[in-house]
Amino acid sequence: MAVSVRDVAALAGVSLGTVSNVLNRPDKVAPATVERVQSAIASLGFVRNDSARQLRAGRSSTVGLIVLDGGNPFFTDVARGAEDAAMRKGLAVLVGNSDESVDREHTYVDLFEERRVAGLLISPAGDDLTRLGRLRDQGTAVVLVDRRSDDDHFASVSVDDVAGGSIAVSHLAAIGRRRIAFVGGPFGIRQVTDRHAGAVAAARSAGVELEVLPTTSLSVLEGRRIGEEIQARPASERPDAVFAANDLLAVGLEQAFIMRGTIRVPEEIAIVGYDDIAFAEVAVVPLTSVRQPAQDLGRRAIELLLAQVEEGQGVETLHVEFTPELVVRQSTVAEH
Amino acid sequence: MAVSVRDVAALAGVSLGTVSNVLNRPDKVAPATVERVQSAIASLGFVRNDSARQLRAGRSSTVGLIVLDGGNPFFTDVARGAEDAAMRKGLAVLVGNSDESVDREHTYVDLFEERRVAGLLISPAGDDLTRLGRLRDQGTAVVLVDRRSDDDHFASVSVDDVAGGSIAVSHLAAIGRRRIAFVGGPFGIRQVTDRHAGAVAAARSAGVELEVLPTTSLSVLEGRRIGEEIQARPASERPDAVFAANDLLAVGLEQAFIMRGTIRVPEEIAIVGYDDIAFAEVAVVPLTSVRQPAQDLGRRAIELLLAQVEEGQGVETLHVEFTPELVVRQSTVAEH
DNA sequence: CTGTTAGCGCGTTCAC
DNA sequence: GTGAACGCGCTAACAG
Repeated sequence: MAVSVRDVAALAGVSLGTVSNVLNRPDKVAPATVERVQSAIASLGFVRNDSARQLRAGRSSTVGLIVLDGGNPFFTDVARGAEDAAMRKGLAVLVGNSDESVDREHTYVDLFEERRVAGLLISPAGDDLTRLGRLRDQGTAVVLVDRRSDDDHFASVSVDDVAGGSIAVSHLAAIGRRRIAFVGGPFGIRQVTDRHAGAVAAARSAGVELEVLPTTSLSVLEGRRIGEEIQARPASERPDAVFAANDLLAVGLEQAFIMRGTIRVPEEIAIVGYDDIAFAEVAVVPLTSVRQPAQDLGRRAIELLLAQVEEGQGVETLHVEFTPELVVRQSTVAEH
Repeated sequence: MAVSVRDVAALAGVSLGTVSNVLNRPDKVAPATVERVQSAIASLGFVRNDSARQLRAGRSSTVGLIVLDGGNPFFTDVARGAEDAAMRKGLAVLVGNSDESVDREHTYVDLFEERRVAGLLISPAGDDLTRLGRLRDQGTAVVLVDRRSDDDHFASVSVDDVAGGSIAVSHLAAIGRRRIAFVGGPFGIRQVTDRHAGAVAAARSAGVELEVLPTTSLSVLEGRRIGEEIQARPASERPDAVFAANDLLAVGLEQAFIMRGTIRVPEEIAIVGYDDIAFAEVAVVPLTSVRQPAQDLGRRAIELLLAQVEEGQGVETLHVEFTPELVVRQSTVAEH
C-alpha cells in the first residue's frame, strides 16, 4: 500500500539518493535518469511523505493563521491573500478560528507548535502577548495581523483606521457637506475610536461641523435606530451627511431614511460606510464605503513572515500599515 | 533550542520509554514518576513533535477540507462545524479553498496527500471523481460534502434541496397563497432545479398555481429586475407569493417591491428566500427563509470520516441527507 | 553524476 | 513498572 522512495529506486534501477536528488535537485541528475525515475514515480503512484521531510528538515512548510472570526469577510479575505501568497512560495496555510476566545486561540497555538509551523500569523484575541513572545523566542516567526504590538516586539500588518476616518470625512467635505454626523460605537473598540479620530481631524482641517451619535454595537439595527432618531428631528437640525463606523450601521441608516421616504439619499443626507461589504454595492442606494485591502494584508503578512524566517532572529521587526481606499457610489454622489 | 523527549527523560532521571508512557498512557506509570516527568516537561517547555509522531504512526491526525468558496457563509459554517467536531476528537482541520477551480482543487488534494491526512472532506469542483477514487482506494477516507456521488461510491453529507423547495411552497400555501412564482436560475445549477422540483411537487399537492420566473444568476440585481417585472404587471396578474431560489434574489425582490412603495410585503406578495443569510434577518422586512444546517453538515461529515477510518475499508458507504428548516419572519407572516 | 550511510524525534517492542 | 534497541520515510553528506 505505502510506496516509498525505496520502491521507486528499485523500479527505476537506481539508488535511494538518486531518487532524492530527482525530487529535490533535478538539475544534478542526468536527464535520462530523471526520466526513468519520474516514470517509476508515476507508475507506482508515489507520493512524498511530508512528515518524514519535516522531521528531517526540522521545520514544516506550513504556516498557521489564527483569525478572530472565521465568518467575517475581512478575515476570509485576509486568509485568501495569505493562502495565495503562501502557495506561490510552496507553503500551506493552516487556518484556525479563535472566535475571539483566548482558550480556543491557545488550543490552536499549541496545535501549530506541535506541528512545528514555519510561522504564525495571528489576530490575537486578548491583550496578553507573552505566549506569543515565548513562541517567537523559540524561533517561530510571528506576525500580528490587524493589530500593532504596543512595545514594537512583533512584526505586524494593519490598516490605518485613522486615515480611513479622515478619507471618509474629507470626501464628504469635498462634495460640499458642512454638518456631518459620526455614527458608531462602542468606543471601547479601537477601530471605532481610530475612525472617529480621523474623522475629527479631517473635519477640523476642512472647517466643517462634526457631531457624534453613539451606538451600542455595529449592527444594522443600531443604524436603523439612529436613522429614526435623525429623522425625528426638524429638517433644519439634521446633519447633511453621515459617516458610519461600518457598513452595517450605514445600511441601517439608509433603510431608515429611504423606507419612510422622508429623507433622500444623497440629496438631503449623504452616507459613507466602512468595510465595503458585498451588500454595500447592492444596497437600494449603493453605498460609498471605505475599503480595507484585506487580501493585501494577508499577502504582506506572509512576506513579512518569510523575511523573518530567512533573515533569522536578527531582522528588525517590521510594521506595515496599509491605507484604506474610498469606493464612491451613489450614497454620496448621485448618478447623472 | 529544540528540546526532545530525551532531554525530558534526562532531567526527570528516567528513561525515554517512560516519558513516552507518561505522554500516551499515563495510567501505566507510577504517579510519582508521572509527576516528575510532567514537571520536567513544563520546566523545559517541551512540545511534542507531531511530524515524528505521524511518521511513526503512518497517519496524521489532520483531516483536509476543500470548499468551493471560502467566502460563502454556507461553507464557513460547514468548516466551523467540522472544526469543532474534529477538535473534540483531537483532530485538526486543514481548510483549502478551491474557488471552484479544478486546478486549485488538485493542488490541495496533492498537498493533503503528501501530508497523509487521515481523511478528506470535499465539495468537488468538477464532475470527475476519479482522482478521489484513487485516493480512497489508497486508504484515505473521503467524504463528499453537499453533493452525492452518482454511483454511490463515496460517503456523503448533503442537504435535501427538494425538501427545501417543498417546505417553502407548503408554507406559502398554508398561509393561503394561491398564485406562487418561483424565481431562480440558471437551471444548470443542481440546487436550483432541486428547489424548483420540490416547489412543483408541493404546489401540485396543495393545489396551487406555480409559475416560473427564470433568472440568469442568483444575485440581488437579478432579484430586483424580476421585482420590477412583476410590478409592471396589472395587479390582477401578479402572483400573491414568491419563492426565491436564494436570499440574494429575495432581497432584490423585496427592494423592488418596497422601494417603489407599490407592493406591500407580505400583504400583497409574500416572499420566501433560501439560505437564511445574516442579512435575511435585518432586511427591511425580515425575510422568511429556508435554513440549511451547515454546521451540522460539517459535524456529520467528520463523524462519517471517523467511521471510515476506524472501520477500515469494509464499511458501507453512508449517505446522510439533512432536511432544511423554515425560519418564519415578517416577509410571509406580518407581526400582530 | 551516482550510490551508501547516518540520523531527524518519537513510539513500540521486548527483556528485565 | 522500567529501559534499551529498532525503525517509520526521507534527506544531506560523503565516498566512489
